[in-house]
Amino acid sequence: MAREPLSRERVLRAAVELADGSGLDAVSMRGLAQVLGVVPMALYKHVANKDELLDGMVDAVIGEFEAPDPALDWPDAVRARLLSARRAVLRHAWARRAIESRTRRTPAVLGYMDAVVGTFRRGGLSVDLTHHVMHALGNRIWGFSPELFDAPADPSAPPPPAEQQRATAEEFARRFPHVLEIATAATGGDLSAVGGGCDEQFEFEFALDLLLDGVARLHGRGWRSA
Amino acid sequence: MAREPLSRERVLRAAVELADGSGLDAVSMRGLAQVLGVVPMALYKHVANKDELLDGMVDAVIGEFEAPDPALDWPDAVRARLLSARRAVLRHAWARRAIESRTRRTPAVLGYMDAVVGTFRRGGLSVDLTHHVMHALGNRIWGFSPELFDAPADPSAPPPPAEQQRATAEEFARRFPHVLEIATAATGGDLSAVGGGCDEQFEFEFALDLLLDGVARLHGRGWRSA
DNA sequence: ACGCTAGGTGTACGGTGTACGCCTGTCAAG
DNA sequence: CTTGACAGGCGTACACCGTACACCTAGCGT
Repeated sequence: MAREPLSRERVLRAAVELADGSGLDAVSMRGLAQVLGVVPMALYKHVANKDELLDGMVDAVIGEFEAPDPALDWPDAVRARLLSARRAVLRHAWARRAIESRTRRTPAVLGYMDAVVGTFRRGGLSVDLTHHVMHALGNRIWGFSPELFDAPADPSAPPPPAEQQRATAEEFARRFPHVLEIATAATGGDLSAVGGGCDEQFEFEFALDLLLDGVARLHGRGWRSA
Repeated sequence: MAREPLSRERVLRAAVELADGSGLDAVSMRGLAQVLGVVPMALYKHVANKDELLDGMVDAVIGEFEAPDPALDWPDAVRARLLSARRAVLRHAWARRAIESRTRRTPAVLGYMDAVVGTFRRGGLSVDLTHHVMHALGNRIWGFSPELFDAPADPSAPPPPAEQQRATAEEFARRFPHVLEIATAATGGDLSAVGGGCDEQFEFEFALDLLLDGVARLHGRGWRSA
């Protein structure tokens, strides 16, 4: 049975699936070739190099973003767009890291940015203000904020002996009291949950609204730079 | 002449200098060993592995951050702290990428975060609000905002033929009119400078002040979550 | 029947991090 | 003194990475 031939689509689709299932590190040219039942160099007939492969994978995620209801006013429209982006990025755990590492602005990336910018402009914001707002949003236009604390520890790892754990906890409290304070507050005082205890969704929306509110105020009073 | 022995300090210092001079990619165990006149495996007697090396380099940069004048009120104190961090990170072009890639919260990292959190707390902000504000600031506490557009193109690269350049420019204008609009506005209409034309310092401070202003307002009206 | 070409193959090169064993100079205890 | 532990630098080796380059072959338009 002659398998159907490769294609850029098939390669990218397989890469996304592989990353979804086994993580971004599993997406090596060799690894990807293997799941496609093909020799590594075969991929290069469809993708120029690994960077382009990554770009293509990110583009695939962007393709899942949904446009907001056109009836919404600009803050809600931006909000809807970014939250849709967030949902897509969360569906692909690797996407965040991939987006952060890419610097290439593909047509898909530019298209999405253009849509976001367009939403502000149609809302009446000045070119000037819109420009700075885009910078202020930063990676939040991709639906995520930077991770402030550790990624949640691997739950399969064996916990350290209780004695030592208490000792390090005490030292932590002594050296970083303020961090401890806000970390425990976030988990309702459950110290053991401190690592992965933040409600990322809330944090995302908090920051987003903080920025959008600020922008709305600047816009309302006719802000202009310099 | 017996060279003085290696030490963790010396290794880290050499790594930082190497990265400063030749970029982060030049910092491989082999490359670093070479500039130290030593065999690669020798480094492992002083650093557990490459991740720890990177962590150490980041810690070195954090060591350059300066504490603000204690007489400042909280918004100015935070501002001063973050701008000091920014100066340090700008001194080491690689630091930004290194910080983004690290997930490990070393004592140095926690110490710095604790200082920032402490500044908010001493200003009277609630634990609750402070926590969310830290998330909202995100990587901005390291003195940089995410790059929205391409890194400036390598100026040594030969420019494409004028004809083709005009054609792609026209297509760009057709497909991404809004992006073009804000990009040209940022450079005063100089289209050729669009790539690296943003005033990053302004963007950083704009976003920072937008956030701090919003926070001050929330604080003033006694905001609390849920 | 011919030759072109798209697409898969095989081999090879130079790079990476790092595990493991060895060897040697220093220094403290017997 | 001698001895033995040990810190620290050395050498080799392994598995993995991206990818350059030459080759082969099936299918197709002329």
